[in-house]
Order: sequence, then C-alpha cells, then structure tokens
Amino acid sequence: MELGLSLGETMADAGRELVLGLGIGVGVRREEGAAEAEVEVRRRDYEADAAVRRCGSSPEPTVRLTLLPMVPDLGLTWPSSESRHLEASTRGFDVNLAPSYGGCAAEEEQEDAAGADLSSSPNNSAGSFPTDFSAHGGRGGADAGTVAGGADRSCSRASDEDDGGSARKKLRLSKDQSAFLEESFKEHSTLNPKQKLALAKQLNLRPRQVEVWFQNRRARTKLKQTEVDCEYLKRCCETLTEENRRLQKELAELRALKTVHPFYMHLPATTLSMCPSCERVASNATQPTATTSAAATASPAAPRTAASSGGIASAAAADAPDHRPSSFSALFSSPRSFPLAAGPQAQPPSTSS
DNA sequence: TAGTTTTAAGCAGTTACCTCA
DNA sequence: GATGAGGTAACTGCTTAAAAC
Repeated sequence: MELGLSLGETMADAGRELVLGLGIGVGVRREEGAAEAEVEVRRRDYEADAAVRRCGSSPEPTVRLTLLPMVPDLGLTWPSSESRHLEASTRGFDVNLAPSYGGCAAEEEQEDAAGADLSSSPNNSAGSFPTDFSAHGGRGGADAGTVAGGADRSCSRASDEDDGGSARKKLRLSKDQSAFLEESFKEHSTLNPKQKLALAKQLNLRPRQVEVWFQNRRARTKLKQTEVDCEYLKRCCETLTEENRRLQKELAELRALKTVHPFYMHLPATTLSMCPSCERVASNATQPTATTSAAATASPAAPRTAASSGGIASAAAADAPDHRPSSFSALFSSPRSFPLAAGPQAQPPSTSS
C-alpha cells in the first residue's frame, strides 16, 4: 500500500501542525452519524494532544501527519448482504472463509456482543458507525448479547488454534478487506465492541482479527508520526545550526569592524540598520528607512518573510519585542514555514512510501 | 466515601509468516 | 532455489481507567 504523506497545517490551530490523516480513494458512502463519530474521534485526538502538551514543557507544536494511502479507487462500496463473501485472497490463504462460529470464536463473538450491550465506554458511538452491514443474515450481533458476559479474556486472545491449525498462520487480508478496514479506521481509529463485531461480521473475520488490525494500524500511524517528527526535528536542528553559524560569522565581522573602524562603533544605534545581516536591528522601528529595507533585501542571510520564501522567519517572529527574529521562535511560530520538505524552503511535502 | 480488587481496553515490543527482489 | 529485507498479522506482557465490591 502506498502512503502519501501530506504535511500541512490545520486551519484552526494557530500553531503548526502536520496533519496525518488517513485517506483512501474508496468510494464509500458515509452513513448518518459518521460526523458525530468523527467529532468524538477528534475530541480524543485533541485530548491526546493535550496530554502530550501537558507532559512536555516544550513549546514545540504538535506535529500531526496525514497519511494518505494512495490506493487506487477500488470502487469499493459497503458490501451488501449478497456480496458479503468478499473476494478471497489471491495469495493462497482464504481468510474470508466464514469463521467457525463455534467454540472460542463463538464465545468471543458473544463476549463482544455482550460487551457492546453493556458498553459504557465514553467512546461508544456505535450508533454512528456505518453499520448498514447489519443486513447480513440472521446472525444478529446484538441478540448475542443475551449470553452472559465474563467470557475468558484469554479466549479473546487465543491464537489461531481455534481454527484447527496447530501453528499460527499468516492470514493475509484481501485488498477489499484492507480497504474496508482502512475506511473504517478513517472514521474510527478505535472501535467499540459493537463496531468491532459489526465489522468482523461484515468482513467475515473474527472480531479478534479486526481488533488486531486496528491495533497494528494505530501502531503504524504512530510510527509514521514518529518518523515525521524526527525528520522535522532534524531540520530544525540543521536550521538552528546554520543560524548559529551565521551569527558567529556576523559577530566576527562586527568585531573585526570594531577593530578596524572603531569610529563606527560610536555611532548612534540607528546606524546599525546598516548591519549586513540583520535588517531589524534598526532602532527606528516606527519608520523603517529605505536603507533598512534595502539592507534586508540585499543581505543573503537576512531572514525572509514566510510569505515570500516559505522559510524559517515569520511575521510572528518579526513581532517579537526586540524586533529580532528569534530563530527558535520563528521556527515554531510561522504558520507557513515548515522545514520538513526535502528542500529547506520547499512546499509542504507530499511523499509516498 | 475511600480503598481494594476485577475487568476491559489499548499499547509497546516481539514473533512468525508471507512476499518480493 | 536460496536468501535477506520489508510488511504485517498475531501474540505477550504491561499499564491504565472504570466498574464492582
């Protein structure tokens, strides 16, 4: 599966965010209530982000990713009851063989159903889940909830031995199944028992398989997130190193200037607007002179505005009290500059893996 | 009401299997 | 055909929050 990495910024957040969302080019209609579920998911995301921010004192923005699986439009629609038997895997193992609903699998299902009925999870948005796949067969999920709960959890974690095999088999999900799960993940990164059960029934998988798939999917998302975070921080480090190098050079130049032409160093501060690499040192901030602007544009190392360059400097930094763009604050305050792309001032990257 | 135990869910880390170059 | 890398389904152990007692 291809993953397109779309790094952009959210509109609402003043800080920069890399939005890692999951999209899939599958024609799936969204049922009513999906928006409600999405609100819930976003609430959870927000809380998670808030938790992260609480833990860290760093002012760094939350970096979020938008993973866009570049899966070609499979034309997948929510399977009807007739099409419930999805295309079997072409790789040998037919994971779509109807799971044996006896034994542990049945208990698991019953457990899940019971859990769904008894679920008091704040995330319980089962009603919003696109479960029009409830139209399959007479094996209703909810009525299974009449079975007493308390099934052994170990059963839920049982290996594939309940399939009759002695060793666990690597069951490959079909493309359709994966696409379906991806679409579900887009709407719910986590599942409540009812959703899990419905999804399992819809895909002819065991609830445990759906559960595992979502766990692994969340792990993959997090991994991608970490990779992008790492990349971002590396770029920050490079930028700061470069800035430091530039400042060191500037300092050396000024010292040399002071040695050769001590006269200049006694001039009023306004003359410092001629500083070759900093256009904002000028004390006459209320009336920037043409000279200042010229110096700003002429200087190769002068920070450029984010709008013009997409670089590190930002208008926010320009608003700093000392009118000196802090590299660090500029790094983390510019809504436009995000040095994560291949180039230091590239457009928001869109990579695929 | 506070403290303890139980239960369920999620996550990190890992293993095992499959596919492909 | 053998092999190593990468992807991923599945497992294990742990933590945590909520419910039950």
